[in-house]
Amino acid sequence: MLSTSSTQVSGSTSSFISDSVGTGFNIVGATTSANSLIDFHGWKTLLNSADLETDPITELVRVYREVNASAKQDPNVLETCKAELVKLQAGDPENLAIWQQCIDVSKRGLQAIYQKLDVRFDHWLGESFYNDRLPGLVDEFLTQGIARESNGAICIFSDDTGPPEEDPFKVHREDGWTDNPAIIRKADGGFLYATTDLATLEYRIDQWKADQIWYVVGVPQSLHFRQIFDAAARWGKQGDFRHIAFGSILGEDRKLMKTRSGDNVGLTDVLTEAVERAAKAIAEKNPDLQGEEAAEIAEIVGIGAVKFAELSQNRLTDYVFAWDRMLALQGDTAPYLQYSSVRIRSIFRKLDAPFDASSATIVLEKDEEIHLVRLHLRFGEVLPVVLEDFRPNLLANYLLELARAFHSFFEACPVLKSEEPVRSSRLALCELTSRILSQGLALLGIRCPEKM
RNA sequence: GGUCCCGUGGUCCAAUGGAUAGGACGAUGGCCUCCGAAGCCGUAGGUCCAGGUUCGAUUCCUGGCGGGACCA
Repeated sequence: MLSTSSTQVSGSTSSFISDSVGTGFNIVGATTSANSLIDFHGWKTLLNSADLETDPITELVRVYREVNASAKQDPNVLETCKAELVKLQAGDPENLAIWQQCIDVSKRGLQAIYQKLDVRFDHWLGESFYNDRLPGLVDEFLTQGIARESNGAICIFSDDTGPPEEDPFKVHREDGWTDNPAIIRKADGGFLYATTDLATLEYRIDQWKADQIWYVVGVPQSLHFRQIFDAAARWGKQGDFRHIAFGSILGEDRKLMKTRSGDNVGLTDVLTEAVERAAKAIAEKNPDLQGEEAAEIAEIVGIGAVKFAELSQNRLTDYVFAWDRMLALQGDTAPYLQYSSVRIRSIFRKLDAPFDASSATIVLEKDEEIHLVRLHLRFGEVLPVVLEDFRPNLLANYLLELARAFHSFFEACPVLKSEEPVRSSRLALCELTSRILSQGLALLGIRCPEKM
């Protein structure tokens, strides 16, 4: 699901977990950082080139925050920032060069993280890809009468075709419904996310012939997307556009973790820590595993744990970030599922002849066996529901139930020591469980080790 | 001010309108001469409040109260 839900990084599109963990490791975040960097006088002295080499994202975020803080204190800095941004969007060569450098640096950092997460993209088009299109797009909206000028800015207003309560371009004030336009060009000539997102949408429809476009972006952007989809429809762009929103990761104070300020936790740190903890657990529980094999398993287990923690919960629920919750290796976790699968594979390693599950006669005697088989049958029911509503947590919950049923079965029902035909029947149940577990985990982007 | 999201044991989360509201963490009592104890089997503990729709509501509707977000 990870790989199909987001095929492009651009506009406001990001992948699961991204914004919220707060490294700003999508192209949008990266460009935003770049803008601020350009805007700040002497930005080069702020950047530590050694850190930029080893941990580019962290270093860019650090400077980004510093610039933000000073812009907040000094209105002159803020004004300079805005002016420099306009220059950039107008194609100023010096700003373009600086900005390109920032993009290269952050892209390297992003690719490292995505590689670690085993997330791949067919296309990687940054916000800037659409820059040339923005002026023409605004003109088109003006001539088609979808947008008009207001106080120097070019805005999309409501077309008054629906009830105001459902109109994203209306807002209710004390004296009644009033306008809530989407600005596509500011009075100073600058373009906004709305402009870029409309250009992106157009590109996807015209160039890629997209009939479905899904945006996996946080809940706070929901109004923005309602406006974009509405504007696109008026613009004559047809398609199934969806905002697949996700909840926010909160800090200890229950406030949103923001890239711009505050002590947030970087995803890189989370992943590193997860792999370390997994490695430690392997060293304790299975010292036979050594060297490269142990390292690879630690990677599969640790990263699996983080992904599962994120995907096993309702997409829309906000939650407070906690290390122990993200990195747990016991309880309702990916390692629990992986462990079930590992126990099954361990059984099959003990067989001296290949086993053909399809020719086995199924004999169900004990309650644990019946319960397990009932859960096998539910796999086919769960998947369509998961896809229908984009709710990976339902699959995660199902897999946990299955694994629990398997462990109970495994404790209560000896497999290898049973007489035929029960032995073959139980082997078949093991085989089936293993296949569902690894397939289910694969759908969540999580791998299954042979041993752990 | 308006709009959107959320409110479930001590904590964190589940539950296409359907059976006795599931699970994890934590607490607590057991289980490794027996296919891997990252596991299994027990115990205690829960739907914010008030109405409504329904044979049936954690779920849908209305109004409160509480938390968060967005637009202004």
